Amino acid sequence: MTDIRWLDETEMAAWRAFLSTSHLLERRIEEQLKAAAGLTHPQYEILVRLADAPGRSMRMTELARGVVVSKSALTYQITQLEKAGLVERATCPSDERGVLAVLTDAGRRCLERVAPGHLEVVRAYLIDRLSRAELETMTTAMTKTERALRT
Amino acid sequence: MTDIRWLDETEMAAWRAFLSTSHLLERRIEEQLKAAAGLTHPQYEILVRLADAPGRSMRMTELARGVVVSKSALTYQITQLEKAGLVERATCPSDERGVLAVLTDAGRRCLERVAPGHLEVVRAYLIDRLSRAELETMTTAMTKTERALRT
DNA sequence: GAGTGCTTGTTCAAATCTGAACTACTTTTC
DNA sequence: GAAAAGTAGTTCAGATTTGAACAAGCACTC
Repeated sequence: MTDIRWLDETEMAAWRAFLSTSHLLERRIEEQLKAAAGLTHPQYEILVRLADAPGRSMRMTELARGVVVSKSALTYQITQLEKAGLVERATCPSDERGVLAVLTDAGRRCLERVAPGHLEVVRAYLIDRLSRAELETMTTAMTKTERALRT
Repeated sequence: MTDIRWLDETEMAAWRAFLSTSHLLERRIEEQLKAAAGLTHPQYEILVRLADAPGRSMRMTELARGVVVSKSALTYQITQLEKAGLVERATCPSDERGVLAVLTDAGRRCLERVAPGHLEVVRAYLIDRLSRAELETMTTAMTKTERALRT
């Protein structure tokens, strides 16, 4: 057994701040999206990813990885978005098993309508409060962790 | 109407990295806690907060605010932890409406048993990958956002 | 080119989360 | 000190999440 490595004060402060802030921000974002468009945050992220993707479409698994939800959660959400007319399913030409989630025109318009208000929140609570240097440090820090977790 | 303020490349990179990383890390932590002790992350956080609190107890609302969950989610989780014998409810002496969540001895032992493995994950993916300067920048950055969101 | 093992996406049951409605108590106001 | 307004915690219904089990298609081996 190795020694227990507790967190010192600096480490604990960083971890606690990160944890609380990510949850608080998540809640605030959910609230804003729900009020503005009846969307959940995962749903919004799905629309964003699809809008950025070539052909406005992505494979289910790839999309799930991007949005960071389970495959079953994605299946559920795509079904919801399909009901709302914002996304469609198409069969993948190269792989018979595959399913493509495709952004509809209504989906694109919805995103264009919702994005500004969403970004206002992201700015108001996070981005606009940080200096350029802080933004860059955050990116490198987060990216290290992300890479480690994507393996 | 004000102009739409999109995020530039630096801002978007920071936001995307923060978002993905927080979700990925959350998932990894859930997985570890579930495997090691059958606890969810909110449950673990409840135990930590109670262990740090004077009298190893806290009011429900205060605890909900700390852990960043809704009051109803806390009610649910405290009930679960009570069934597991890790927490007890007590009536608040100063306020007849109030309920105190109190950490039991079993709860304290559980936390002592689980904490090292949990902290290993927090270290392995986040803390140990960051320099002292990065940790400090992250704390100040996150704290700004947290303060704004706690108002 | 049949067999074995992966990968894909869905379905399912169980757990959890949220906000709204509610009851009961406290605090403020006049 | 009664009435009004606010706060604490629970209950409830509905939405969402997850992992496990599954069916179907791909890909590699010999």
